[in-house]
Amino acid sequence: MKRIVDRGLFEGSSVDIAPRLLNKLFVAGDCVGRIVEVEAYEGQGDMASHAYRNKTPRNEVMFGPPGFLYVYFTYGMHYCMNIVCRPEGEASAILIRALEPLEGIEEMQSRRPPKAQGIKQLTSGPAKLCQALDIRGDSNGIDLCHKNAHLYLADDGMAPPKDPLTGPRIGITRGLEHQWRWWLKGNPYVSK
DNA sequence: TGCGAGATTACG
DNA sequence: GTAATCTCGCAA
Repeated sequence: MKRIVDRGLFEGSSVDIAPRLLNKLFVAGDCVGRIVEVEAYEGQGDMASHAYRNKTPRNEVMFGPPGFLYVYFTYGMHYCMNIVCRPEGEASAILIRALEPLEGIEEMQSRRPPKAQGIKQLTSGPAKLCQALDIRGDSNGIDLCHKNAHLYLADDGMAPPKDPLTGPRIGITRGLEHQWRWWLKGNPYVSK
């Protein structure tokens, strides 16, 4: 049985919340994946964050209320998705880097390239999982804590891991001093 | 007003 | 190793 996640979970810092998102479920229509890898991004003070400098059309959802989806377009080609944390006016978000596919696997495969149909190639990266779940710019700013929404976060009772692995975030050149990436030990679906 | 870098991926 | 080619910050 799945319960939608309460908005209260996201009212604090992404750094505190990110490891607790592991093992939660991300639901996109008929597709469901378990969160197995996340990264935390703060606002002012985090040089790697999109919200480090100014509010822009791209990052404005990060400054909004918690529990909403922040989707950005990058490298002229890919979408990545985050969950907004902290109260309105404070920027903070958690990047979903990898999911373990649970339901709707054929639908995910239909959106991935013909040569990337393997179960481990569907959602083992932040842009891969957005493509598999058909998350694009029109999903930016959606409320993930709203009942009956097409996109939402759910809890099926599996607790967060007691011993998640942690390390520096991937693909950045600044902010590498922070160990703000967390993943499930030994899980075959993490991005690496 | 233009250019380089970027929370990436697939393919040669 | 490189192309795909959007957004933003900063230099000119």
